Amino acid sequence: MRAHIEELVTQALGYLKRDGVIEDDAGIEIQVEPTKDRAHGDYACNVAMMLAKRAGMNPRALAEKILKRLPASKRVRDVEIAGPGFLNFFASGHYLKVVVREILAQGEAYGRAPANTKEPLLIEFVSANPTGPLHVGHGRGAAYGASLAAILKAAGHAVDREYYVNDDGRQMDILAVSVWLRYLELSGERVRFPDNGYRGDYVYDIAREVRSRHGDDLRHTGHEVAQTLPSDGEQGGDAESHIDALIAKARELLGETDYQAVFQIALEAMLNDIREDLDEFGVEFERWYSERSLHESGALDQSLATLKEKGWLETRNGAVWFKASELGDDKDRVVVRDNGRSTYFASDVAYLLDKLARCSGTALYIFGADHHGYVPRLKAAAQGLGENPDRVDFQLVQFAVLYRDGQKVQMSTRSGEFVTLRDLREEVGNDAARYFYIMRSHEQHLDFDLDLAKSKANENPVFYIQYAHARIRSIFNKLEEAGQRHNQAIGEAAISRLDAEPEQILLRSLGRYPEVIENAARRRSPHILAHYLHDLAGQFHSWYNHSQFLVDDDDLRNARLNLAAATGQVIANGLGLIGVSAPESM
RNA sequence: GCCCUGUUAGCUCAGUAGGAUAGAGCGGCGGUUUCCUAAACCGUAGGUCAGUGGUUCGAAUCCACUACAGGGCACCA
Repeated sequence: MRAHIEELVTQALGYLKRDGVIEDDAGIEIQVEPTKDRAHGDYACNVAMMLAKRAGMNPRALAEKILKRLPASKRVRDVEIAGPGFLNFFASGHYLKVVVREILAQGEAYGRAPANTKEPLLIEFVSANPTGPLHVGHGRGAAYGASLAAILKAAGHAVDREYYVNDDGRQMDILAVSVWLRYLELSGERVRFPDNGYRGDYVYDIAREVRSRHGDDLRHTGHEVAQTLPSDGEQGGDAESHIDALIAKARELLGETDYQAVFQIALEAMLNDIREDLDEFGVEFERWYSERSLHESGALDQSLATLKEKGWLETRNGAVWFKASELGDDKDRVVVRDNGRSTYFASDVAYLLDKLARCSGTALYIFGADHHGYVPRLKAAAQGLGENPDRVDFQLVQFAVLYRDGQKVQMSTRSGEFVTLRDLREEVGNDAARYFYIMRSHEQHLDFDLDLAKSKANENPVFYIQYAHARIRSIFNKLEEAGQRHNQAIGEAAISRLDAEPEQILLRSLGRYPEVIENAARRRSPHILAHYLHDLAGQFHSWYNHSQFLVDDDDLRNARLNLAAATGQVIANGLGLIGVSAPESM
């Protein structure tokens, strides 16, 4: 509808330009937006005010001229000039009738733009290090990314979802060592656990797995392990060098093959755990992309070679630097350390290059807010690689803080005292978790109220929306119980009977759904959809209390049932995109 | 110190590329049920859009500065 009105206005402006009333409308985009107040019609356009100055006439006079040139449309009942020069468009009954018919005919497809008609996107999200279970912070990124990907797809983008697996870094070595130490402990050795090791119970679980596969084969005495180790942080030394020495010691005592065996068991255990967790949360990926594979395939060397060839690399103090500061970053970044090992950033560059090669559109990164420092350096990397930095987009998801009984739930990753995503899902359920995570703008800090999420009353927005859907299904169940059938054709013919205020409001909202999807996609903001659904549910509840559905009048009953069915369909479609179920009954 | 986010009703937040009288929900107060789910609805009170200046027909929205809050500034991942 919005696009249709834009078309009408464009045509009118074309005529005016031909007539010489307007000389030039370059740089002016025609803006048509849904009105806030129904007295202003259904859609409003402010183009007359934007062009008034250039046309040298007052906005209302110009609006008058545009109005006269507007082509007639079956979907528009009336156009008025109002306020300082708005053109207010009133949708026709014909249009509203078409909306309900379209929804019922298209079903699940309603609101979806034709597939693959927009820019392809490669969206990467979560990408948590596989060194422990996902926590509630990862949950927000997961819910946001999954919902956004679904919305983008519905808006017509081809979307590929990826999880980047950091299976090559030092953190993974620390996990491997933590597992091995727990393994020794379970084998009866007395070993000291390092300050910076991973302390969670899951480490014991993995250690047990190692024991069941390798028995005592990987056993060394606690004395052997402790020998020649520098002191740990709590012993007055440096925690970092302590754990690095411990990693070196593990490699030495176990030998590379056995060390890799432990490493691999730990990695697989964590990946399986994360995969299962996300799968249960309704979060899926096309690809789990291994950082290691970038090393093994030579992609990393290749991307560094590209940077070098373009003159962006420089050797200083034995390390290789990427001259990011010349490309808008704060400072230069090391890609190869003086010890010969490449940095995490080097892998990022290789991954970025690979993404841009595989996707003809934009690489969309979803980062936690704490990673915002990556934005300029990755933009610089894109440019350094000779790619267009506009093909890299970043969305930063702010933190989520849990509240229980009005109190902030304290968490500390270091001590292993944090609420896992799994805990949260078990406590409030997947539906509430998915909705709550995305109901606020991702750019906004999120206060996640656990008590509210569990509430079964209208104060809980998820519940409120789901209840609207269940109520609609319930009407149809009652109809069936009464031995009656819903006749869509009769309802369609009698659609003009839906002239009550709440019905008109609902019709108008249903017609806006495709625009909401488009808007949410363009602004990368699933919360727009969440708010829309909440509004729609409210409009339905209001109507429900306002009038009867199962009335004797065949025409009126079927017309109302059409509208109820259409509302249920849109709620189900919208909830589907944000990963929330649309229950038949509650 | 530099950089990124944010600041809107008592609380949690919307507010689309700058538009008409700044909106919801919760909480407060007052109502609604012989009737399809009252797990709902209706009404009502509540605002210096953090502050100051600027841009223009028009600013919560754009720009500058200030204040406050969270985060980031590694040859860590």
